[in-house]
Amino acid sequence: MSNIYLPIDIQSLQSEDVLSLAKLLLGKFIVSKIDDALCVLKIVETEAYRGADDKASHAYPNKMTPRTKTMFLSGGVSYIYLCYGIHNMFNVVVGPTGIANAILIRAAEPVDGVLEMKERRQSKEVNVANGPGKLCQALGITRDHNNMNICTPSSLIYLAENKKISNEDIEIGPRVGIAYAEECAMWPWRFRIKDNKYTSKPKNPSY
DNA sequence: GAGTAGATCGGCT
DNA sequence: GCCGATCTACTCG
Repeated sequence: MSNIYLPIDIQSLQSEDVLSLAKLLLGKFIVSKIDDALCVLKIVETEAYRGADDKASHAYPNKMTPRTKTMFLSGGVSYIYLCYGIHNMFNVVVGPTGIANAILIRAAEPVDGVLEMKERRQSKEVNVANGPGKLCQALGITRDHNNMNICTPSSLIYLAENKKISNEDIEIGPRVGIAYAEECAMWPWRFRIKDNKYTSKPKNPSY
């Protein structure tokens, strides 16, 4: 397997500043080698979740359960869970041990392995990952890939370096699909690359 | 087009 | 037993 995708530094994911990290992950690559097929996506949309004071987080308020315990691990592992009984969601756990912060990867742009991803999605559409559920399906990610180190090329899934997206190319808005979280639902914790057509459809009218 | 229901199941109240 | 960090298909117009 080619080595052109260099893993990101796991140390860079140890900060407690989940908002800065959500912006940092924009533009980075997700490399998947599931089923021996190399598939690469460029992250174009993220959302931050903070376990301590964010009602939209599964770990709020710092509640550890069998499901959420991976969010309390040291940054650099995957947190994957099932939503609506159908869709897998891919999160990057960040922060030091004991801080339940995570970043949801909401959308990504196809870079390599497009044929494989279209086949997994059973779709002719090239835009195979403009939404968190579709992204996991395109890459073949399931809950089996929960709690994996995603900063090493030996993993089936890892994050790879790419040039940083500058602040003026980042659009900020409220998060999606969390109306139940009351006032937290308004927090501008959603980050997208400006003018990128591979971001997810904004359901939020105020955005 | 826009709006809505149905799918489907694990995790927690 | 209820409901979700979603997506698709189907309706109506």
